[in-house]
Amino acid sequence: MINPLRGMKDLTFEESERFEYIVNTAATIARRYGYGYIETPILEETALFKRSVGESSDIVGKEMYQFTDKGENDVCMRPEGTAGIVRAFISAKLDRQPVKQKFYYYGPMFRYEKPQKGRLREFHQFGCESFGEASVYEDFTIITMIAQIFDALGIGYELQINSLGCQVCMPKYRETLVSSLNEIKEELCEDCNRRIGTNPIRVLDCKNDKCQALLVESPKLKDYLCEACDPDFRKLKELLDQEGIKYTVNDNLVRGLDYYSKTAFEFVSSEIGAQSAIAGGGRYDRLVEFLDGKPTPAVGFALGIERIMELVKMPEKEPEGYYMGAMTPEAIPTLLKLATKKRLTDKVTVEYSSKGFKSHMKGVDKANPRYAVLIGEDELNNGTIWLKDLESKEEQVIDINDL
RNA sequence: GUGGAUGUAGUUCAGUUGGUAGAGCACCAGUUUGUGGCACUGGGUGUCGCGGGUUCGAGCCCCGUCAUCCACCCCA
Repeated sequence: MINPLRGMKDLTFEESERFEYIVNTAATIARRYGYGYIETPILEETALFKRSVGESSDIVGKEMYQFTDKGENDVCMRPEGTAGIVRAFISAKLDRQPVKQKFYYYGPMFRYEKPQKGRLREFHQFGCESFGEASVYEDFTIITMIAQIFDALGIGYELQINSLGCQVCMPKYRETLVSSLNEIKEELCEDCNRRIGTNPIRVLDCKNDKCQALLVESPKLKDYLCEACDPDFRKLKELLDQEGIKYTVNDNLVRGLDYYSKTAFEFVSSEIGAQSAIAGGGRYDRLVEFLDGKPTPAVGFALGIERIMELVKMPEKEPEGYYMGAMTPEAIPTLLKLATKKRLTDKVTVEYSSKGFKSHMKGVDKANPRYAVLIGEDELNNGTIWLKDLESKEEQVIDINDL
């Protein structure tokens, strides 16, 4: 027997329905905010992700499904969505028009990780990217939209926000932080020492209690924000307060991808285990130019569909359509003709084996239709059908052409 | 990549000291070819993850391997 590869899953029945429900709900709301659907390739040139996500990140460093294709191209399966969308935006030369563009997408992403709860090798994200809008109002709007999506899905969450600063203030802060960390280097854990070189801000997030105690006195990014970033971050908080969206400022919140700046946010659930981030995003004003486009401010987010699937409860299914069955084999062709006609407008389940009334009624219960249609010998001879409304329990024999 | 746990029916799980496979749910058939959900009767549907080893004998013990789950790490 051939099974799916490690960390990859088949979705069927209620799972695939939950998946569709989440995508449909999110897409409906995104369209209301002016987003249009974009579809980009799953396979991209490896250089795209090295330049966007950043070579220092684990994603690019060790988790990509990367290979050389038959044309000797260095390619990989996308590990995230934003890079491809930005590439498409630039490929279409949309960066040369002063028009704001908003795209939503969803689809599979691939990371060669060790699977655990909420972490698959093939997983699915829904995301939005807004190009050309530099105002923090857009950051606020995008956060509001995600909150609306989660409210619509009936999911509880905690919102964490932070400002990562921009190219003016971030490097200065990073420098200060690194030198401060180097002073206490010997006492910090092994992981932290590694992070000082790779992603020093991550050190602040260490779960080791001893490290946390040492870090209390470390410089905080919020004290280093510049005249542009600081007021924007204040504005964002004011707007969220005004909207009644609860949030906590997490000084240690860092995005895992290198391209983020200024506003960063994460929606977290406490109900799904260690992989608790259900949506994350932020501003990435520099990414378009990193990928050879004209400088274009942008902000976006992605939500993890599988993680959200653990949290949503589906609305109960209403009985729908028709069940059709025959109690005499001769009636089946008649039934098929009727089903084809009815299927122009309704869901129809047809039972191909002729059997007794009681057996059919058991089939009816399984199919969960609104109506049951049966044809027996009498009906066949008279050109009629037996029709029952399963809800009102009313039944009648009517002419076959009247259905 | 590191650590821990677990692999038995479609599913959830039981299986004693090593003695030839078991329950609930689900499923299938039937209970007069005309009134469903209930009930009753019958049916086990299995490569005990896989490969070795120990043993007269392995679901159980040993080794290896694969997979799953959980946590670290990372991240959506």
